[in-house]
Amino acid sequence: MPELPEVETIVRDIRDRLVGDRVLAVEVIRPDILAAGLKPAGLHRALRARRIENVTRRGKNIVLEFAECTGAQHTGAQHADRSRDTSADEPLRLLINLGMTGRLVAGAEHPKADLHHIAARFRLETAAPLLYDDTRRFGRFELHDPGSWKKRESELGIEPLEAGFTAEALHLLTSRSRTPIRNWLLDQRRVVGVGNIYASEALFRAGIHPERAANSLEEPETGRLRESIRAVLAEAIRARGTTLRDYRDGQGEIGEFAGLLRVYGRENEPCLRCGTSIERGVLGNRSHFHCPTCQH
DNA sequence: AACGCGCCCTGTCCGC
DNA sequence: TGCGGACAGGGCGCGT
Repeated sequence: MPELPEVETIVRDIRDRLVGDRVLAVEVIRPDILAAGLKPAGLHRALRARRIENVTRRGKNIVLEFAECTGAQHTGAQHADRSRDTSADEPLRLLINLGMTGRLVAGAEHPKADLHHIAARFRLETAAPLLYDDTRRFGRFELHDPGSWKKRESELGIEPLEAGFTAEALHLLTSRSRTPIRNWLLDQRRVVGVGNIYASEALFRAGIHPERAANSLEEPETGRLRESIRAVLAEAIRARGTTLRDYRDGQGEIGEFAGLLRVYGRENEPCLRCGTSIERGVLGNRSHFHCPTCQH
């Protein structure tokens, strides 16, 4: 569910209250949110006493950046582990992917969200705990040292709101694939951040049919698609994201973009541009929405 | 190699 | 009121 605008909203919400604070403890209540090989005790040991240097976003992922540990933080029993813990004096990153129903809520002394499925809790030195809630547990935590982060990051595609996402770059990328453009947009290895909602919305704005082969798009079309993606993502960020059901921002509040969606979820309702009934289709086992008159 | 599909999991809604 | 089926914003791993 959370696509780029939702993740960006959460990151902006929680950054100021987390940066500079220090982790006292990480409690993982539902270990199945941890990436393969990562265990609750290992995550706790790796992050305990670390200072949060920054909170950023890469695609649909939240990235908590931790400073390297200073020697003074490792005492007693921990000292015996240090020869095996090669990451102790390296910066670490915790990548959090929210899946469909993940929520990351900071300052939750008075949580406005109903957090009935808390999967992890970060106890902090100064701020109130950072809570991770995830009903379906499709979310994932990955712990990265600089080496594994470099590899992981390099496998993600272009950020659509950054300068490198030009019309030329998009046309070059789409020309190499014959998959339907809607499926193409969901693949995070090419362009990041666009999910099921904003794929339908961007294609409607660009006047492009979701089932068109990616490599059939002419340059004027990829140019329009590039503009449409950027516009819809920026507008959705301004509205603090789309809450259909589960999404909440970093304070546990809903986003307001649902009322501004033009095609997603509007099957059989009139196209806002021409009045034709919006159609629902299925690609890759997932719904998409389009206007049969406006999109070709 | 690229692509389509099933699956991970829980909750909600709809028709009968 | 109960029950089965469809569906939900994501992404991985599999087979072809």
